[in-house]
Amino acid sequence: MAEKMMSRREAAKADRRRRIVQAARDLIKETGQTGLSMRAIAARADVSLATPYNLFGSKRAIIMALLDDVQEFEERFNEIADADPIDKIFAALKLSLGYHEKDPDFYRVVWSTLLDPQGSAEQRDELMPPQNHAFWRGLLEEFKARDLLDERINLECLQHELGHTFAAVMLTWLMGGRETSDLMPSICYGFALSLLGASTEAARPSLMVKLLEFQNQKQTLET
Amino acid sequence: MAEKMMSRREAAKADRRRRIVQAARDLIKETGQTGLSMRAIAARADVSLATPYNLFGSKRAIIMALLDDVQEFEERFNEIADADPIDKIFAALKLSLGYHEKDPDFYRVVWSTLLDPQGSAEQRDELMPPQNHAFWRGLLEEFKARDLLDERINLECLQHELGHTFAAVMLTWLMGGRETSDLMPSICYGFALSLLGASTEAARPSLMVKLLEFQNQKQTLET
DNA sequence: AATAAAAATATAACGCGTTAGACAAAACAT
DNA sequence: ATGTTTTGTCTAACGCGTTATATTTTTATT
Repeated sequence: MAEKMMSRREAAKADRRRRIVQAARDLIKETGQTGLSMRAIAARADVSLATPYNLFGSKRAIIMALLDDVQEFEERFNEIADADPIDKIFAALKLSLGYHEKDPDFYRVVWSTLLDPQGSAEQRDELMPPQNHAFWRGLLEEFKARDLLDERINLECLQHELGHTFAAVMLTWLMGGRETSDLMPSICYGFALSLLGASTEAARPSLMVKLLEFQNQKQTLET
Repeated sequence: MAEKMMSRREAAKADRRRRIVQAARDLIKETGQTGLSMRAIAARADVSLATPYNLFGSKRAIIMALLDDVQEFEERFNEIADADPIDKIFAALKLSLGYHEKDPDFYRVVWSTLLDPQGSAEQRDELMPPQNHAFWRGLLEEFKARDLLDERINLECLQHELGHTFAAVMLTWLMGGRETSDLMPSICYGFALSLLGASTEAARPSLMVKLLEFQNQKQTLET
């Protein structure tokens, strides 16, 4: 590792950083949102309450740091590599939301800090819809390249709109309005509807099939 | 008023309630979000810190109570009364967002408590997209009655999706990602796009015109 | 090796939303 | 009118995220 090149000071600092992040992750696993106080994190990491603030700046920043380890998303996705750009988009959603179903406690914490109205928007945009701007931009550009997108539609506006759907469904989930298993159909429904509005005749039938499929899933789940 | 029928106890209680709500409103006007602490509200209303909790239960509830006075929305809307259901929807949005542009501080406070991930979803749904479920449901049903909506689309799902757009744009606004003047085009764009996806051939041209119009507004504002 | 400078840590505190428990005042019963 | 019960308010405190200040530890200098 590169730690050999660090001074004793920096090495110790890096170790503390790691212990703090790990403490946060452990606490989430054990107690979920409720037990995750700065005092608990500091105690668990064997540092003083002030140390996390020196090393990260805020609780929010610690939770953002948790995400950096989990970013194997794109690699996984490239293994799937569907041909049809429409299928590709929904496959990406399914993959991303699969993580949420597997570890809902973790993502509850992440999204509730990310979507806190007091926070700032920039951090959120980097990680949304799910992983990052550039990745989803690529998917949409492929969509456009195959003439599936109405040429008058601005790509960036469309991408914003998809991000809105993603964020809003997450928010409803956090507020207890939706089960974890509802995330996938709800988000996919919104994506299908927006894409349907933005697409050419060519893409419409296939998208409408998807839309109705997800609409059914939503309705059967809500009863 | 009906206060004559109250016992002395209840009259005093009602008066305290009024003073607390008024104190909250004044503080927002003077200091915005920052000065609106429970201690400040209590001091201003000349009650103890515990009293607002007895009468309302939480800070959130006080802010919800603020909204009840401002619900002249539907009356105003009925004065407009457009013929075309599509125009009607966007007229309603414009009216609602006009309130926000006129008093952004107030609505910042309201929406940031309403959209707090820690809160519960029910309260929010009652007041969203803007005023209430039933009102928007009516607009959409009219949309459907004129055969502008694809018959396979479920009305409730569509309404949810429109609510998502509304909430997400508000959230971005709260987080500083958008100016107050961007609210209208951003939300209208999302509504147009979703409606476009859900509409029949008949409604599509007119919606597409609206969509492109709002898309232009968004782009000129963002630069 | 001793000391000055720099950097990171720990203690104690602030203001916040919220709540438990002591206290007072109105309503009712006799 | 007096005592009892019910109802509501107030003081004091809790735990939270965060920060100013004091203290210790590591680095650099002589």
